[in-house]
Amino acid sequence: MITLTEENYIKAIYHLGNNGEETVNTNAIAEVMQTKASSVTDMIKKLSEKKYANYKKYQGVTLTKDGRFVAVNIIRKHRLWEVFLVEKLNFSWDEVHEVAEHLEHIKSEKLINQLDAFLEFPKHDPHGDPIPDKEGNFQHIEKIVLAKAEIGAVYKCVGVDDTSSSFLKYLDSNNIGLGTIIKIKHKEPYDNSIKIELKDSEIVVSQNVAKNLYLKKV
Amino acid sequence: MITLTEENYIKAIYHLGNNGEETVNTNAIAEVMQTKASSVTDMIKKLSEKKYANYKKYQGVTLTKDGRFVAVNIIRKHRLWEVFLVEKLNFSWDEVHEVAEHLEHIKSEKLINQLDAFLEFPKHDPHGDPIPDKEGNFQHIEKIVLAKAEIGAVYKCVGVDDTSSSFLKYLDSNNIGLGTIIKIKHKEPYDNSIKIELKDSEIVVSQNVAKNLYLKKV
DNA sequence: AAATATTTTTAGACTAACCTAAAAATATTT
DNA sequence: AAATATTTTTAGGTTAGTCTAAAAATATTT
Repeated sequence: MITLTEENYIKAIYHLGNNGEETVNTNAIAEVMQTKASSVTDMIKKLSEKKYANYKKYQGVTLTKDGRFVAVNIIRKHRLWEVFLVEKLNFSWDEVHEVAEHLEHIKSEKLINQLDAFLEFPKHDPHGDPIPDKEGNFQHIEKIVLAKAEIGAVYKCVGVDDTSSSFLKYLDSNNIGLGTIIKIKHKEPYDNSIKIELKDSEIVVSQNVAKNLYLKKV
Repeated sequence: MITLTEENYIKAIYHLGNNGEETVNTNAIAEVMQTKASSVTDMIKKLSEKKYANYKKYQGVTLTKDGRFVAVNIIRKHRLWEVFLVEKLNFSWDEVHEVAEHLEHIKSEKLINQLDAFLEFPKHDPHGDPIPDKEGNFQHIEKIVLAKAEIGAVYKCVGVDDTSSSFLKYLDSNNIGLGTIIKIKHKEPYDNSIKIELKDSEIVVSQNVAKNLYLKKV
């Protein structure tokens, strides 16, 4: 059996290691887990014994295949619940994360697969992140940040980095959401603001915004 | 903060004490919690310190008002999730209990109230048990057990006592579910079996069945 | 390459929830 | 009411996950 705490460590290692690809160091885990490095060392040892992680003293940690599978499954559950909360229970996209952190640990194959079907097999969560399927596969869309978009090109909004309530509300008030099509009109070198064209308007967004909005070329 | 284990003990005390009304003894709790009496004593002391329970050594335990409120809230969550699982995710009524045991511990006011609204404020769970509202109030329907029904009278099935998978499957296979209308044809004194009339059939059910099916006069 | 700084690990201790075994209180039989 | 049985509590110990403080390894600066 895998405990709730173990699951959370595995998830943290997965995210910190760029989807389970890179080695993660102890202090980084301690920070996201809000705990002390010594506790992390203890847990890494346990995960290593249980074959979820590869660990060599002082050399950081990576996930095993089993560990990655656990991580991807938790992420699948987290993102499906987020879709449920937004689409069915009228949560706004900035309210879902905390509740989903708890729901993601409910262990029932049937529950999550039926939920997936009920939601009609969504491919992305409300923040634009991809949802792994039953087998743990998911397509990685190559998104770029608005700040690095090309002038003249047309893009679709596919996600955000900052999920703060204020940012998401700002986007809502400017009619920018997931799927919104925009065209890059002008980049102002002075303050790195960007003029973009929307369906029926043209707006200028600050550098801050440009750094936190993800796009995909269309 | 209240822990998951504390919540489960409170729920057990509530149910064992006939909805928080009667005194519950240590061994009974140990049995339903699948643990030892000494562990129960430890926990009761803790619940008592936290003002969820009234405890006097060797005299058993009752819930305080706070304790009852916690219990009713967990029951509200449990039953709402059961409705969700059956109505939206196509679980059958014998599959829901275990998953709901986990879902009932998710702590989010908004989640549960929105779920309630999404399900259109159901009054009963899939087994016919009443669902408390936000304030913890719920109406107690005066149900009787089939074994005590009057010959010739017409009833509606409103609940079950035994929620085992085998019993629920037996009912399904005989086309008996919540809301099914039945008429009492005959009571056999020899073995206490009962002949009942359904929509398009007449069947004889054993004493066992008669003791576990709840009815309401129509 | 030596000195210093940082990171990581070890050692020993804490809490929540559990256990076993024995003692104490209560209940039941004779 | 004395003897016996049952229930409940206490005492002391275990495990998972956490902590602090000190030691060890690694990395960085001079």
